[in-house]
Amino acid sequence: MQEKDISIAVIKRLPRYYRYLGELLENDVVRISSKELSEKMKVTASQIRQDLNNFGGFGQQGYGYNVEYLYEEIGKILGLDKQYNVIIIGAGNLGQALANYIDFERRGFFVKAIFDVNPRLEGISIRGVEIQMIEYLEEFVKSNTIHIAALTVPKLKAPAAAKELVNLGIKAIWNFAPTDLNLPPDVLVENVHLAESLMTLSYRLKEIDDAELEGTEE
Amino acid sequence: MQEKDISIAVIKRLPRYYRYLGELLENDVVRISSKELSEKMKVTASQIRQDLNNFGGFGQQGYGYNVEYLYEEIGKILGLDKQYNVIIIGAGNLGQALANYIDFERRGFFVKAIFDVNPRLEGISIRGVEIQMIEYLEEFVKSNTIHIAALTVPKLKAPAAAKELVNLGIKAIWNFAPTDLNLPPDVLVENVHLAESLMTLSYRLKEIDDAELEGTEE
DNA sequence: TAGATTGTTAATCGATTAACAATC
DNA sequence: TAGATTGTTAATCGATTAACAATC
Repeated sequence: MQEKDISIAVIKRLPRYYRYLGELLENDVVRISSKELSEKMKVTASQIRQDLNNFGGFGQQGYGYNVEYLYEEIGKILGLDKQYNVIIIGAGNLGQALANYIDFERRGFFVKAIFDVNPRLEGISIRGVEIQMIEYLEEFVKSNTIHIAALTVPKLKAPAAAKELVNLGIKAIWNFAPTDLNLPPDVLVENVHLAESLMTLSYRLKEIDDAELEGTEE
Repeated sequence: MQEKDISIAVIKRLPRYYRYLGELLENDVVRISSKELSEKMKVTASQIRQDLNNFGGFGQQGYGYNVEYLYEEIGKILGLDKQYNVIIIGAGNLGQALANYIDFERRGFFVKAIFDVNPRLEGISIRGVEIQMIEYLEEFVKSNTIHIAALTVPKLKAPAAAKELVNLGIKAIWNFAPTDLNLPPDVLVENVHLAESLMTLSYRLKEIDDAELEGTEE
């Protein structure tokens, strides 16, 4: 159905388009041109049109794009018209934060179970889902269809946990552990490396300080 | 001191180099060539050398790079030799998760205060830092040097909170709210958009499904 | 000295932007 | 029909990779 080899740069921009279109929709905006949208989003109109045309022509010459239609279409491209069953491995603050984030459900991501090794967390319920002991992971995954596992365990435990998940047949891991998981190529991994994100901020802070200190140098 | 206009792509790779070098250091590896490192990290040796040489020559012909030295130098480039005072706005699960993440401190990021609007959270202590009511934010920021504010409030409250932070003189915001903050150009914003990260995963999952269904098409 | 590997220039590749014909 | 704006091709720009002389 879809054309070939969409670049990662394009894919990463899609959720942002989706977000802006969602907001326009909420504000009852019916149509928008690539130019208007580009001004709001601070990107070029050319890039928007180029990006969208990777997936087909969603607009109309002389008119622009119908907001609702484009919103729905990008949703489909992102796979948001489907339902995903998610389990969370690691019920620390971060795991609990993910479980509590109700907006994921709105996008089709349903937290079906949360696992931890800490017996003191057993049975605690987060939005109706009880924290289970990790011993029950295998049974649970084998008797349920799980599409995505969010991995929020400590760094040192992450590689073994990931391997276990893969052994159980999980094909997509949302990894929050500050390490790279070395998994078979058919397993999707999406990393969220918070420490790395923070370091780009300190880099830029330092840059500003340096510039101020340098004064008149060119 | 530093040359000009390092691309964002390069900057984003630095923390990952830093992480790998840190692990090598822990394993008492003394030296490494760009080729060896490239194999571990699954990037090209050329890219590593090119990236590093944006900041100066850290290696030695015929030898490679001294792991400890390079680790320290990248740390300096990232500004990790400095200390940053951080406040967290929003003491929900995510805010608490950040406050609990002890590794940030190891990198020089110190959580000095946590604020929330919820009176039931007042006084709860996270790693020695008590959650304060948001009313005390102004006083606190005015009487302390704060380098970074982590913003973990709900989407709708984020823009106003960010504006307030900027008014108080904060120059760097680590934004976890699923929205773009429109702030003056001298304020640094680093976004962590978890929902967008998750959507790239559903995109790729969908892609695989499509490919399987298509079967013999080329 | 010979071998290894950097630092750096040149070549390639890919992504972004500009331009414009097609068309609503 | 005239005006607007897309879809798409062409031009530009920037990032990655390859190559190799410099040098440890």
